[in-house]
Amino acid sequence: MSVPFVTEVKRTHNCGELTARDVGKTVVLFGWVQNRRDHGGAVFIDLRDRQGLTQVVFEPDIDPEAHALAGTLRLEWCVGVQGKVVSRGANVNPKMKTGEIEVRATALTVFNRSEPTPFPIEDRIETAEDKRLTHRYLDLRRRPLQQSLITRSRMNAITRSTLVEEGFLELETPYMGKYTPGGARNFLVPSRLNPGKFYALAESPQLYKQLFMVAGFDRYFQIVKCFRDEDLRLDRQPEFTQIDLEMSFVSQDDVFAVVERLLVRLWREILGVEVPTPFRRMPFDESMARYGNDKPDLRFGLEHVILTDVITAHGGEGGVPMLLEAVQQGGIVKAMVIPAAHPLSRAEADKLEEVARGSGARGLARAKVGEGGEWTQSPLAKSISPALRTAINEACKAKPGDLILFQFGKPSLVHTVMANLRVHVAKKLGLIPEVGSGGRWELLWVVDPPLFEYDEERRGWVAAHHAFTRPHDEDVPYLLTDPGRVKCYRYDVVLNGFEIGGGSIRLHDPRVQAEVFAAMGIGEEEARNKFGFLLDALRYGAPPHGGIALGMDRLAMLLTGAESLRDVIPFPKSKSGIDSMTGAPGEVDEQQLREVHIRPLPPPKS
RNA sequence: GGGGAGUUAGUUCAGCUGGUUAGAACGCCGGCCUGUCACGCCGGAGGUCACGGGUUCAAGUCCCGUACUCCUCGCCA
Repeated sequence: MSVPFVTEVKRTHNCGELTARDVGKTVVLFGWVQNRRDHGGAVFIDLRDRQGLTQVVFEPDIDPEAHALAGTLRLEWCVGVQGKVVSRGANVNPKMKTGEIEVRATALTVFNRSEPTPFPIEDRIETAEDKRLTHRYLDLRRRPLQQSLITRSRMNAITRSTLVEEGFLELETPYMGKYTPGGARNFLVPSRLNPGKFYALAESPQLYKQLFMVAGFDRYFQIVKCFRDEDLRLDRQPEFTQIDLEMSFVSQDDVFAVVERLLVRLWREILGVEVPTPFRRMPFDESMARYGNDKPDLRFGLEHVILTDVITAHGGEGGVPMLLEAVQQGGIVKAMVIPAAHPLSRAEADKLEEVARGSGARGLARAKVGEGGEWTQSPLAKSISPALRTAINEACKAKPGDLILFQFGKPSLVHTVMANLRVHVAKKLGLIPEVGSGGRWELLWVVDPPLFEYDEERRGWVAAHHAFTRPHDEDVPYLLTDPGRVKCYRYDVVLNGFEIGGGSIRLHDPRVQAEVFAAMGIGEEEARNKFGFLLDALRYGAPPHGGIALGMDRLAMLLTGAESLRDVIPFPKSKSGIDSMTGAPGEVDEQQLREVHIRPLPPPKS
């Protein structure tokens, strides 16, 4: 007798919900065969759906037909089962949520067989990621990935309800727009209808959301895909998702308050963790000085010390020529102390030099502090004067047994190398885990960065972020006279060393805007050419406004404890931007290219 | 674009200073088994050693190149 599954006999329960309370019920479950244990007589099947696992038992004296069919089942077959919930009695499996019961099957149907899978569908597998990505639909059957995507779905729901409650409107913006220079490299889309012209895929909805403010929408948000044609990383994909928002008539503090309420709610509802507000705030300069970057991980110390002034003060006599030279050429000197309480072996300390070189350093000077403050294991030990040595020890608050690491030269390189060393050492010493939060959530705002940075190649000042960031009012007089000292209302929200969002208060005053362009050497014509529509818009009563974009993928990665962004994106690209499942990016035929007026250049090299 | 690591069965790996027929576990196939839940027992199949070239009497092993994957610096306002 065949049971008309699906058409008439519907699923009554999922595979994660049956307990002792349900004993006696007749149920219908649909799912996949996770495991089978065939005793010849009783056949046990673990049936899986996205909610969980339920043991189904087939016995010859209950239904011979179902039992016979059950003997043919294989892993990952998709099946339907009808049966009665019975207690497992003495055979309860405490490891399973549904372990108190099993379903004694009276009917079984095979919806679809499965070929042997290329890798096991289990929680913990060690299969190489590219093999998993090739069969992503199977990888996504695995519970950790299902859980991550389910969490992500909840994050979307919480974000929407929070922001709607805060009075935000969810408005959409185009993906295909006009190329605007600066910032990330854009993906280009050729226009069939307009020969020789291209759309650029939006690297963010930045300009559009400002136009929403000009239009008077007041509070806008969007959970939106963004596209950037840059090299990929563990925490970077060419297409990624932002929680993008913009507000009118707000100060920086108002933006912070909304974002903090959103993040607090995400942490509360996803993890049951209360994160304290308001978040810490740290000026950009302080973050660079103490941590070497603008996204410090505050779960541990190992702070940097800037020794540039100490070196200068001792320049005349007894200084170390190498250090003094670096300073005189405009470089800086930084140190970091590894406390005696966390000793590194000589070999481990040697390894640090490799780490430093890997970050671009030419080397890594170090000094082990002795009982009398003297230095050993150090190339500097011979040439340094006792006075300078003492001064450095004091500046670093170094005690006997501590190991001091030094880096000197070009500021950006020194910061980068020391920042990488700081994180590396923290992991090595077990101050933070290799992956994950360790249950600690250090959130902060990094504020007041410089508006411009000096571009050595172009020998000029360029916008450190984007050209529409509002400078601090008191710095406006220096826009043209001393651009380097102008700070701005730009902010990043940082969590455990990850930048999870960034934004700014925008420049809505066309007169100041003109000065900013002038400081960057951008003439009126060039500005009109590049940003004409936005400049126009700002002339029609643009409100003061500002906003932020949060990296949804990074948030999801941190909230789920995933090792990689790829684990919270259903269909990610590999390191080189390839989707090994679909084969994208792929070739297209000549006819298609002709239609969009494109002729490929021959590939470079031999 | 620079640097580093890697690629051996469906999967994870072993394979020494180059040497006969490249192994293990899991998975797969066949058989047995009525309380398993990492079920168990018996038997079996399964390999272009990533690809191309070179050195050698002889290459999974040594050398060069290519592809792909991962990590990292640059890059990502």
